[in-house]
Amino acid sequence: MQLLAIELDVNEKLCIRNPQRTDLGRKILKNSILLLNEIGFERFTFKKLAQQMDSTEASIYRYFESKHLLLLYLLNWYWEWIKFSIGLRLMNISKPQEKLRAVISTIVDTAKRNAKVDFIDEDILHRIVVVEGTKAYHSKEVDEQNKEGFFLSYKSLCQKIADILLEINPLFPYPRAMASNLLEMANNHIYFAQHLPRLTDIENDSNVMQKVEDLLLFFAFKLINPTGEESAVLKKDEKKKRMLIQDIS
Amino acid sequence: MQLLAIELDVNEKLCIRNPQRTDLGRKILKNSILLLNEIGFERFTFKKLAQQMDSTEASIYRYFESKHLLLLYLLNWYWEWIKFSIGLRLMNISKPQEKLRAVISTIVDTAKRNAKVDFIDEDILHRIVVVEGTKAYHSKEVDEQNKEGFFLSYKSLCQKIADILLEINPLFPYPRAMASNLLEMANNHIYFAQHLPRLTDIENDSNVMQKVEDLLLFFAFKLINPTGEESAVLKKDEKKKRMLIQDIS
DNA sequence: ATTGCTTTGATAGTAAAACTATTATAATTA
DNA sequence: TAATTATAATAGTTTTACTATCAAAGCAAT
Repeated sequence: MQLLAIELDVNEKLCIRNPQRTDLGRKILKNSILLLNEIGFERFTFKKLAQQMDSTEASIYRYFESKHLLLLYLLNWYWEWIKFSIGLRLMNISKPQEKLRAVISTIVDTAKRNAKVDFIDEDILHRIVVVEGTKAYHSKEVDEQNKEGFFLSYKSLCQKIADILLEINPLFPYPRAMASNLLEMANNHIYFAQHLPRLTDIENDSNVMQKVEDLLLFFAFKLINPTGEESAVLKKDEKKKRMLIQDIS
Repeated sequence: MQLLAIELDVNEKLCIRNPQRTDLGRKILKNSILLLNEIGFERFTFKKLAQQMDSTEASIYRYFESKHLLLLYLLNWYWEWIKFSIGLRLMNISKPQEKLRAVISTIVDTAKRNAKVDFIDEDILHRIVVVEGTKAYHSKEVDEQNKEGFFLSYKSLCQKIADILLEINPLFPYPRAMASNLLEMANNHIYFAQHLPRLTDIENDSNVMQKVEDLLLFFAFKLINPTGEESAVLKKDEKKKRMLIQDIS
């Protein structure tokens, strides 16, 4: 497990000045994660945050325009960090099926990720993503914010997963939908197991993460597997390719 | 298309007095749907609602404790209404596969449902469910509210779908997870198509609803289909059953 | 050492949101 | 007709979500 001093590339428009670069900024990030986890986004205010970290409301406003943008900043940091973690884990893997396994394991379970940043508690941030994640884009400002690039990290994470799905089955008709669905399901079923167990089959025991992983693996591999028709086309392609290679050589 | 005068059974604890039974109550429901759709949950206030419907803040507070509970009331009304619509459509269907088709078509597309209530615009309410639906249970109050039964309608809708999945394949290991996922996916991909198209494969053209329906059908039937192992067990069961019937007759 | 610049802290203030309370009046019901 | 209940009108409180101002601290260049 490596301890990182790196700075993740989060959209600059999300903040007034880069919080990763100053003491106060890092303090804001660290404490906002703790407080958000403790009281939830709705009850969270900059005043309470200032009290907890022994600073002032006005100082926090010098870093973030609003608590919504602060949440978006944290989510973007998280998505960038997941992309980074996935990148690390995929380096030694060539088989697309194994890549998919690694991705699923990474998006479900923080504990299995291999990098740590000192001023961010990734486990707690993960809990915030599970509870508050969808609030990022379910708002009237979504189109405007999307134009500003506030969801680029999430979309590129999604694209990364979709590409792996297409590696496994180039004819799969819904790669992006499945990728976003895997990401959403991971969060939803962790949450459901803990709060609304009748909406899932995952039991809320010690092994929730492993069970959600199993669920996603089951869904993913059952879906990505080519149908009879698709696999016929794939075999035909394979044949063509082999003939082409023969022609060349 | 029938016009209903029925009153749907929504948890009484969600409101201070039943809004379906008075003129003002129905006016609140009708106008809150219009205003929520127009400005979104975050910007929505009882003051604005009162202005729009030519009443007062205090009057609205006599029906609902807060805008959160009003939203929850509307969502519960919607879930109850979907259950009712599904019930109607399933009456003439006996084949479980056909039931699943009917369910998917009902949860995706309001236009295909067969009942209308005069003081509720179901199409607009559906849009609200798509945008604000997940906010119902992503809050710090979820456990408390769950104890009060505020999610019973959603859970029983989910259970209804899970039962059909088990009719198709009694050995399917994740009936509830798949049911809730179908419900969530329906909303998500309508939303993504409109606002975050890179998170889905559905194009935002005239036929979004039909395409989301196709997506769900693809996912559902590909997943529910027994694997080799499961189908062997099922065939064995079938054999036993036939022998049993023979024994009895 | 002094000047200037930036960051933070301390304080104050505003507008809107999220309620609560009171009283008068209109509509129902007994 | 009296009693009850629902609604409207008004006013007030507390909290949230900011903005503005100014002083102090720190540091960098002259």
